[in-house]
Amino acid sequence: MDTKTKKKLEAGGWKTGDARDFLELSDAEAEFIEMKLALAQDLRARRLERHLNQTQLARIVGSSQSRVAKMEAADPTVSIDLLVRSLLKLGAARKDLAKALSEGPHRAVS
Amino acid sequence: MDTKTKKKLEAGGWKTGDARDFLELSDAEAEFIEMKLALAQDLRARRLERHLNQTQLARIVGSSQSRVAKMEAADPTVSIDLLVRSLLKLGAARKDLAKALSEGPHRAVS
DNA sequence: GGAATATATGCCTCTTGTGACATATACTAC
DNA sequence: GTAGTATATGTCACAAGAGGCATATATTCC
Repeated sequence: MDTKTKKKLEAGGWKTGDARDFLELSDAEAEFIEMKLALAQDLRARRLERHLNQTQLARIVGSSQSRVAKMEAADPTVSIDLLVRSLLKLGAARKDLAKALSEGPHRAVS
Repeated sequence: MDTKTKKKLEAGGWKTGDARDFLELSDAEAEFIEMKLALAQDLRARRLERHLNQTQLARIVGSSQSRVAKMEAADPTVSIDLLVRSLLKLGAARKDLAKALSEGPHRAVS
């Protein structure tokens, strides 16, 4: 299993100790993780666009630097709700989020 | 305030006792509620398409009838995470959700 | 090398969301 | 009316997420 895939799985809270775990990752679960990754990427992109560091963004969205870091890493402990609420506070509109979602995380190699 | 708007606000956990509360509903909060409503509508639509009742859907998504009812009502106690996970288990793809989101809840009058 | 800054990780407490159950209401058909 | 079915609402115990803090790991300057 390549590093990228492993990272993605772990972002969803999955351990990649053996093949069984991998095979039990249903389509729904995989899609869910990809959605989180897409939103996470979008959040980071918007933050960098504004030349903000994570601490500054934390103030804007009413959270802490560590949460922001976890959001951008699509950590298993952050919800889509938090990602969406943060993005909205950064000025994103519903359709912006829809776009980010449908485009999904950009894959370098497929 | 018309009944429709009131319903929407309450779906987001807002009480409409006076004008202050209404004015404090930021754009971000309004968008968030609308996203939930859009997903809720989509969930109901997909359930009806399959001629399922809420109890049957509950089994599919691994929850209870009451939760399904609350999901479809965009109740303040249901998260976007739950709505999204349920929709994915119903076979929706990321792009389907994106479409539902960008179209938003259909408004009769604007 | 060290200092300064930015980001990542681990943990803890408090809050929120979840599933489940009971119960209430709505709607049909008889 | 009653019975049956579907949906809605209220509550609760438990699980999951959140914010915050400390600390670790970059990264960039001197």
